[in-house]
Amino acid sequence: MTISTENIRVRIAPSPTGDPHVGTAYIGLINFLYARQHGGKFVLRIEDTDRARFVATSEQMIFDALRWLGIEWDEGPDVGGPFGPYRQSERAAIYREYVEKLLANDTAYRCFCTPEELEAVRRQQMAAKVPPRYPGTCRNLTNDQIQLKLFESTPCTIRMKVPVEGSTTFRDELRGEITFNHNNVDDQVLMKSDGFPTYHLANVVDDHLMQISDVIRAEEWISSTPKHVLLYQFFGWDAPRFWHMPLLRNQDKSKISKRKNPVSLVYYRQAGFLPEAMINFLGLMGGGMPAEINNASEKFTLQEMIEHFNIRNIRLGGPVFDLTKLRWLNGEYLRALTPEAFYAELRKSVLADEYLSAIAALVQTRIETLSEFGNLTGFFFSDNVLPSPEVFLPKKRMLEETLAFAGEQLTVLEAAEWNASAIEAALKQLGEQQGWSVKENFMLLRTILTGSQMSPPLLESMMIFGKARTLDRLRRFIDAQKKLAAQKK
RNA sequence: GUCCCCGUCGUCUAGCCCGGCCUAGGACACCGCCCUUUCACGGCGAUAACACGGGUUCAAAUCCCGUCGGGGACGCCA
Repeated sequence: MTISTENIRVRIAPSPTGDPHVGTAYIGLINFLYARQHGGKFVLRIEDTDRARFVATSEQMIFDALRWLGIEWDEGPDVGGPFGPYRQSERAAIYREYVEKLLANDTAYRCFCTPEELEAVRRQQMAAKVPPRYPGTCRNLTNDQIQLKLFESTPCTIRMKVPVEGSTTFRDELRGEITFNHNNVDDQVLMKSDGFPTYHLANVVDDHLMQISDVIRAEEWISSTPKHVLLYQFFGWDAPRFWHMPLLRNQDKSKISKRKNPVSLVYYRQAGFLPEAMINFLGLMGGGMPAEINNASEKFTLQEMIEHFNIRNIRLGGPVFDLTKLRWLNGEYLRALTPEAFYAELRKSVLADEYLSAIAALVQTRIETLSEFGNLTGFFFSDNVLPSPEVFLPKKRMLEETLAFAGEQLTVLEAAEWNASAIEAALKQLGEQQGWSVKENFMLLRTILTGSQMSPPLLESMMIFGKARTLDRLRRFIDAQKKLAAQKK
């Protein structure tokens, strides 16, 4: 590759909005490999500009998950570096400074339209089957009009001024040239009315300031790339190279999502996947390993990937994230362990002291001999429990409404903060809304999670079992029941 | 709807860029057999794909065009 002599700098830019995502790990892996192969730097930047979706615990989970996989960054919020700060919320002044330049440039303008107005227009356009687009209301306000609005303290956003005529062409390193006509590029909001930048502005400014040479990101960004390229032009900067990786997919080929797949790295870790297996599996997605290795076993380490992986050989078709194959791979890695190492892995996860002692506390008053320990706690140790309808179906309920309610429980639990009182309150509220008694409500959840109507206290059990595994179990229960119902029809 | 991207076994892929070695290779899953007191593991085997149609060429999975199919984007989310 001809670029090896340059100063290669790449980055990933996850948003701390929840659990760390397998997609982040995938893109992180590719960036990491690329940096290592070219003697470059790999930067981790936290894009926390969306206050509404911000989750305080998320950032640390992202760090932990990436390190668990062996993906190490050279610069980032926790390790520092010469181009910090690496958290966008700490860079607010920088974005303000640069957006001023665009305003002065006449390549951006203030927009006083309200979210409600914009939403109404969008709906109209959708209904008329016209591409939804900003109507340009504020694009040509006079200076007086703007001063008046500002004087009145009308909240405003700042939008980029996309040229009316012409088109923007950029090069995708894997696909070649891609052209977008400007009438298909909307006047993107660059700065929100709360003063925070949007992704597009912050991303371009930071990538430039952090001297990023190659932007390696997911395919979903292709359609906003012309906006980014235009921004580089507005600023008078050189754009980096762009590489858009294929999107990981659900079984049905749609973009991978938590509704159809476990996507949380926390889940995979807690469910007992080894990082070596996970990273190997991610390396299989999209290919890129040479035939002699791929055809031999498909098994390789992170180090082997650094040595042999070639980003230019990535296949562009979106790979289905196939749990079955991941599980097989994980089994391979498990079997390859020495008995001692295997036992050590067990002690680190499902037989960890903290886990066992927490469970023990729940059953102490409920058993009469120690050997009964397993009777009440089996569900903590099995990968899944699938109760039959006799067990989970409340007496006066139909299967369909019960599954629908379980789906509601799932939604509530997804959104819930993971502590017993918050969960209890949220579930009770749901029950009241839907006309489910507390007893029906909690018994349903109990049977789904434990497989039995008799179990240790539900909420405490859920705390120990963990959010990721709880949600997964609920999801799998609903899926399995739906599949069964469909078979009967 | 509009724009953009993509298209090799059910799934992940090798081959594609640089046409012939492709009778399209490997892996997972599925099926069968062997091993085995059970279940796994392991071994062996079978089924299974170049989306379709046109070109270019002596020759196309590989290059070009079209059709169809799939996906993504269209937010004061990232």
